[in-house]
Amino acid sequence: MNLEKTYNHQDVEERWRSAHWEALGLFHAESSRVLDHEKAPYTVLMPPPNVTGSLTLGHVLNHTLQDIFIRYSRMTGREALWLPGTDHAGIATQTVVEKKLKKDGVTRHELGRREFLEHVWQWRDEYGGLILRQLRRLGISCDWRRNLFTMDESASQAVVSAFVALYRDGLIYRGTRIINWCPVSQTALSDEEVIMKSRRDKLVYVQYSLANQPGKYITVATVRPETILGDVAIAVNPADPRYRELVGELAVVPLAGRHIPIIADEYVDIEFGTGALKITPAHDPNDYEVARRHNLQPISVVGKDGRMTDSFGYAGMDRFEAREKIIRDLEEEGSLVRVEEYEHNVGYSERADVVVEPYLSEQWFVRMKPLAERALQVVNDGEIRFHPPHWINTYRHWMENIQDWCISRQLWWGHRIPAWYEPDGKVWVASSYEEACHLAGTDKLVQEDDVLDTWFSSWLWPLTTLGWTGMHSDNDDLRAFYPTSTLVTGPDIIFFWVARMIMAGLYFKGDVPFRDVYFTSIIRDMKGRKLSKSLGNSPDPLKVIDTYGTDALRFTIIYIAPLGQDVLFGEEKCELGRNFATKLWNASRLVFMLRERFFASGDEFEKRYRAFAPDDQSFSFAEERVVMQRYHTMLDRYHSAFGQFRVNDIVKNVYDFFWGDYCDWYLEALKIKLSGDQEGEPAQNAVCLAVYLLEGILKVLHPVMPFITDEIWHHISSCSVDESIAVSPMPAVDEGWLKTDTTLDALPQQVIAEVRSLRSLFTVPPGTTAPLTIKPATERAHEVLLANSAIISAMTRCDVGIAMDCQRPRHAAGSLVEGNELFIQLEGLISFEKERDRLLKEIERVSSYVASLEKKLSNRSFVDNAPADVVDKEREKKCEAERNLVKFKDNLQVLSE
RNA sequence: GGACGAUUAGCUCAGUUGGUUAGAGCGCUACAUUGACACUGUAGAGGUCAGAAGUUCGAAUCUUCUAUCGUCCA
Repeated sequence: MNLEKTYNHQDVEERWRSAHWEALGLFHAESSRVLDHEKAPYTVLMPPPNVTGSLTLGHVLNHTLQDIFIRYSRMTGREALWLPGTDHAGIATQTVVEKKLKKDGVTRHELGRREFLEHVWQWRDEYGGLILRQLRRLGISCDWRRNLFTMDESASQAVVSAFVALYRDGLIYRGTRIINWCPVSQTALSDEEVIMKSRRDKLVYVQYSLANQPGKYITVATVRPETILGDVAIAVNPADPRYRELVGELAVVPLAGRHIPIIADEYVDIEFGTGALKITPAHDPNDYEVARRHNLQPISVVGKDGRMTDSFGYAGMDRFEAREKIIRDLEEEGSLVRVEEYEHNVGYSERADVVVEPYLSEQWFVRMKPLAERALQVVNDGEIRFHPPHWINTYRHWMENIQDWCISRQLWWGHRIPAWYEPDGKVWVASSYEEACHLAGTDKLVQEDDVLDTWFSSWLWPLTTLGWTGMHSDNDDLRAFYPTSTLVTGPDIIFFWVARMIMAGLYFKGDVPFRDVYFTSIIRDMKGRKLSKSLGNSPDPLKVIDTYGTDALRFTIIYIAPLGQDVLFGEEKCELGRNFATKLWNASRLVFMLRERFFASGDEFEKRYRAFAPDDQSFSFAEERVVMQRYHTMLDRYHSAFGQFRVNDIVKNVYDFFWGDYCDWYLEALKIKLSGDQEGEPAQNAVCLAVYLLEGILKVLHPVMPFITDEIWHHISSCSVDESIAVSPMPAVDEGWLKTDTTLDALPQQVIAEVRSLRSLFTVPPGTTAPLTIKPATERAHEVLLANSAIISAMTRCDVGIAMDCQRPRHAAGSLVEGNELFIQLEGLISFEKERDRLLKEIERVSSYVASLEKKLSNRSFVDNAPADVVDKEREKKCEAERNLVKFKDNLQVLSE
């Protein structure tokens, strides 16, 4: 049975879609096969996409990579487990639902916490599955039975248990700190959720008069004049001679009139601005530290919503409006010295994209230093490997300068912090209200309003996906599949997620969470810009899939995404993958056609194919040995590319072999070999080899192109739709073939290429059959060329004559291949002048090559210093070039006679 | 300002421990259309490997500096 005439990706992908594979349970992993049958496990954790998300090209790349690793492992005999799930995305989800409610004219505060959360869950049930449905279209092979949501009961238990354990260990504390506040989402953020962006602002120079020295001033420079109202001091560097006298004096805050001390602190940069720094501890983390050292009380002048809260008449104004107004007022008051344009970096909220406000408030923190030590060590020691390794630097730098992690969020959607307060404010951390009451000895407790940072559940992901619910949980899945094997993720969340998972794995489980981390490329558009919704430059992957096919998209994105480099993606690049899929389809059709021709029935073929093993006995032409050798070379590179995480090498290597060797040479030669009246066992063996190689190609391609390979594979033998190439064994390398020298077998190829080149050079019409004379260089070359003369003849459209002792014909174009001489006789077609010019040029080229080699070889220090085999190689090159030179000169001689 | 990465054919990129007469895909040029495939085949043009200096018998590859671009951190 053969394939349809044309390849239709929609039909094929519909036939083998995820639902079909899932129903077969092919992607289910069982701990028993690891624990009881000692099958090696291979686990991949899916970075949980946001429930609010929809499919992007980043997902396509990331999930295709994971699928490739998983499918490869499954086919190389491991118990492959891919754990899927989604993330509750606290701020994003809450914002989405609030917006939806706003349309209905309701705010969350009107609804109250409980009812609002019901709405969120409802929204989740309705829309939260979109991203997973879209991911399924990629044909990914995860174990969907284990799908987990970070807000699921088991994951929530784990979060509480982890929080309580850390608290009791002294690693979680509550404290008043300057944190990053998002005035739009109205919540605290961690340092990692703040994006630094360059911004043009005004650097305002303001003079403060000295309280006890009328007419004297001290001038400071600030980009945030609205915070002047909250100033508690002016600081100068103790080493700055300009201000030494002034330390200890009092300055008058403009507009506010308050008297504040001038203090000396090392923190102040002498070079910046005027060298005098205003200290506003409520609105700057560094100022806060300075104030603490000098025992100064912060004064807050900006509120949670980004509006002023001062008592000098600006209250209620937006902080940016107040800034402009204050500059005008300062000018009026005569305190404004000058204003400069100033470009600097300002923190923006990752989600809401507004300038974050450093805000003094009471929050919950994780003490990171103790956790960071071991987490850094396991990466330094290579217990966890990064690919590409240069990300270690980034990781190390962060770990060595780590700050405590602000984990409380003033949101409703998320895991509520398991802390309860007594009326007097005394706090109790416990796994439940009952436990807290028991500890407190009272039931008059109120739970903390804040929820935890979403990443506080994500950092437990390697544990929770395997059923971990708390400190003492233990089960077969954890025993079989933890630590996981390979994590595929973007370098942008190395701090958010990767680093914290390592900490959590070590702290809660006593072992690393994974062995290898593969950092994906960043996808950009063809102009090198990041893909973004606002730029409108991010193609919809589902549209690309409809146009080109999932296999084509997967193939293309892997082909163009090298390890550790950004990728420029344009939809039209998918032509590469589509063309490749079509070629695979057509080549398979040819092979199946040949099979139909030489086997009476499918049964007859299968009987022979099952017993078929490629060996010297079964080969009938040189190209078969060449293709076998290259096939195993391809397999060797293929397997080692997996070992080294050189993913695009995997695909390039198979592409080159399939198109360049299998199709262009081997199948072309096979067609000729099997044309005419070939029949019987040799022909059947030849067909079997073609199928054998095709099956190998399908298998190595399967991890990348799951749909088309399963479709074609089902045409190889009569298997049911319940079987799949996905669980067939991957072909292994035969070392013997790697060592086999097939130079002689490849001689016909080289001759054909050279003859074609000559024909083209002399513009011999394609329809014309030309007489070709070959004078072999050796007896063995003679044998090979003679045995394959029919193939040479057909592929060059020449009448071939081969003889050791043949005459150098006149009126011929001559050339050389590995010392074998070729002559195309074409009286009238080949211009004498043209051939003479060509030969002269060739002679000149080879002469100068010989000269350069001669120079190299006559250099004593080269011969003395270079390794012997390199010198030998150069000598050999020179000898061959010289031999060639002689033959070209002979040709010229004959031509001139 | 610091760390890391990039700079090779018109475009996008390979080039694994220094031993090349520097490769591929796309694009371009010419030719080919009756049995797998024009989403194709065959042949071809196209590069002083960003610049400078150095190490070496030998540098796209190693070192230093410079320039341009990018990412992360201040």
